[in-house]
Amino acid sequence: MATIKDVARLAQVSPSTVSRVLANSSRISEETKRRVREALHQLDYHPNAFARGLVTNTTGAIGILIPPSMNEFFVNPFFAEWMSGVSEVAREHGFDTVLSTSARDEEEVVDRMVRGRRVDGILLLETRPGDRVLRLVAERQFPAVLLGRPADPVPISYVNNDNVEAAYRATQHLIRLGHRRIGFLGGASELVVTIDRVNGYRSALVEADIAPDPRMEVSSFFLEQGGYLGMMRLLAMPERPTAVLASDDILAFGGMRAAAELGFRMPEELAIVGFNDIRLAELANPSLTSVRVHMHRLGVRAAELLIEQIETGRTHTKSEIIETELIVRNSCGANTPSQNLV
Amino acid sequence: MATIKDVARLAQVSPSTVSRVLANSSRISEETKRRVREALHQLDYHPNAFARGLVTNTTGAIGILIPPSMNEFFVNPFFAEWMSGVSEVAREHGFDTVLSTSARDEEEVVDRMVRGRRVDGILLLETRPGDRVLRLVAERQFPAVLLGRPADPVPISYVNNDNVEAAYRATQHLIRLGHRRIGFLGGASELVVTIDRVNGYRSALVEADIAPDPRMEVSSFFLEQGGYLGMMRLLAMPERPTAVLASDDILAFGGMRAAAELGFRMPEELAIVGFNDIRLAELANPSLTSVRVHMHRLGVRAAELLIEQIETGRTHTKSEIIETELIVRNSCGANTPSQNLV
DNA sequence: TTGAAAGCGCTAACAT
DNA sequence: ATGTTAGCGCTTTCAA
Repeated sequence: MATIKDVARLAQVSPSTVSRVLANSSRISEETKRRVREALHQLDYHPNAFARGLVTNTTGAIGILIPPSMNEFFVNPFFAEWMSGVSEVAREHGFDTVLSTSARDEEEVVDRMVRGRRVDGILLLETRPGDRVLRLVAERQFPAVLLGRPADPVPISYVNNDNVEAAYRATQHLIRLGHRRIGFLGGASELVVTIDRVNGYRSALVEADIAPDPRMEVSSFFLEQGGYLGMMRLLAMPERPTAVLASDDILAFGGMRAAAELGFRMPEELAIVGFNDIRLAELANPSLTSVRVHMHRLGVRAAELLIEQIETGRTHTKSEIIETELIVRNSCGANTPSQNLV
Repeated sequence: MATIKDVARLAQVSPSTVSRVLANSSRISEETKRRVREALHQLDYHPNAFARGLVTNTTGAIGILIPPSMNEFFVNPFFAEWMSGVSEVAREHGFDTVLSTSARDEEEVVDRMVRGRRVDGILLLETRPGDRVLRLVAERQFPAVLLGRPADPVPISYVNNDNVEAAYRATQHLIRLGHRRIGFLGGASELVVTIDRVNGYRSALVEADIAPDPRMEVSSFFLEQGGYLGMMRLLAMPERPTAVLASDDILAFGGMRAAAELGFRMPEELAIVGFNDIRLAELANPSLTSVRVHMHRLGVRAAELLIEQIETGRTHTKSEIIETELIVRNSCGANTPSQNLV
């Protein structure tokens, strides 16, 4: 494998000249550049990323810390859409994307990536109150952007939805359709995103003089199967809900499968609203009313903020809220005026 | 940031001793190890990946070359399931996963990753006849595994499905249900996976004395929208198909949306069989009959083969076929004996 | 069992 | 405009 020395020898210049040509320095004559480039090409030279990184202390890569609950993430289309936004921006700026999965010890992984200089910055995917990884990253002043918002006052950049507001509006939508017994089908209850959404849900209830009922709030794992089980539990209640707000479309799908198996007609006997508006929401039966959170945009902005931090070396944090919108389809009953609610 | 020298100084040993402790060399006394480890911990030392890599020429990362048609991939659940298999194995073996997206010049990206020593090996996602990237990787003798099979006789390891056989069986299934006019809804026609599946489809037709009709084979882009458009085209034919084999579930979903919009009843007026059996196939309406290809397993095996290549330094190639199975649900009509076909 | 020293391939002062 | 030199942080002979 050709090194910079080989190229220098062939082009009859010094290694530093080659290095300058590589960086397209303006202080090198065109003639020399030509000769060096020819040698570069002839030897099929490719710079060694290690050697370069050792000197420059940059990697040209951004890391994504996949949480231990990773499989849920990977397989959830919402993650894929987010990733595709991240990846798009990374590519435009010439960055690679390094996925790092933490078996358990997330802090160890962060150190490995950050301090081990494997990436120039890091994207964090989920957080919960007391999150130690967040604190660690902030302490280290490592370039980082969180998807979501920090639960505690940690100085970190983030990109988030207005989750409280979004859940509030979605719940209100169901209330306006006449529902009084509304269930909440959420993912892991300690996650900030779940906390925010459940809070929005509750405040809409309270506003309508409906007392939030803890039994109406089930939290499960972020998978289709989780939605299935959660819905079974909700429907098993003596006074079962007539409508359910799911914190994720995949949960909603699982819930719909459960309801369909039990013979509930949707939306007439059970209205459902999901979250995230994945592409398949439109294809469900009935088509799923869902809160569009613009995952792709979240990915794009997160990556942009991160790369900006990396390239400018800025250390102060910056955050951004992406607005959401309720996409009304058939599963909520708004398009079924003939509904027959109690 | 503490270096190995700082640790050495604190522990009152030489840098090489520290290095040996890091590698857990057996020739270091327990007492020294203890002292060094203490210093390591006290300084919160983390090895610099560049410096180490420069010496060892290894990265502890595997690369995935995302094709230019990347967005299709990312957002397709089948890719996510595959990735989750890859990622699982990578984590177990302590490897990171580097995603590299090629704007256009895939060969350049391969060189950057492989020769630039950013990854220890590479996973290739799709291929077509005359694929130059494949040839390049094989020439370089770089550790690599292809998802699919090489179209040309290139010495490369791969993990594939029995696509010809699978499409043959799926088509035969439709023929046995009484269909004679069967359409094929595929992705990019130049991809090997499409070629294999269309061949299996044709041979089942031929076997049943049905002449393959090129107009019955539409190829489109690998997205829901592609399926939608392709199906519109098939249904617009004077003698439209009564059944369609789609080369991907997402295409099938798009096709089903088109058919539903036009008022076709499925499976009675139009039977559909998909490919890949993504999790949502079960949730479609009607639930989608699909060829299960075990994407997760493909990912696991691809990663295992690659890491084996990397760790053993073996250079000879190895390939593996993952069996498929037809999962019969409602969209093909096999569960609707009351169907009324011509 | 440990240390000294060389060198991986590159960049970046500093010199010229 | 180009060359010389030092050094990034680590591993690995070679010596002791």
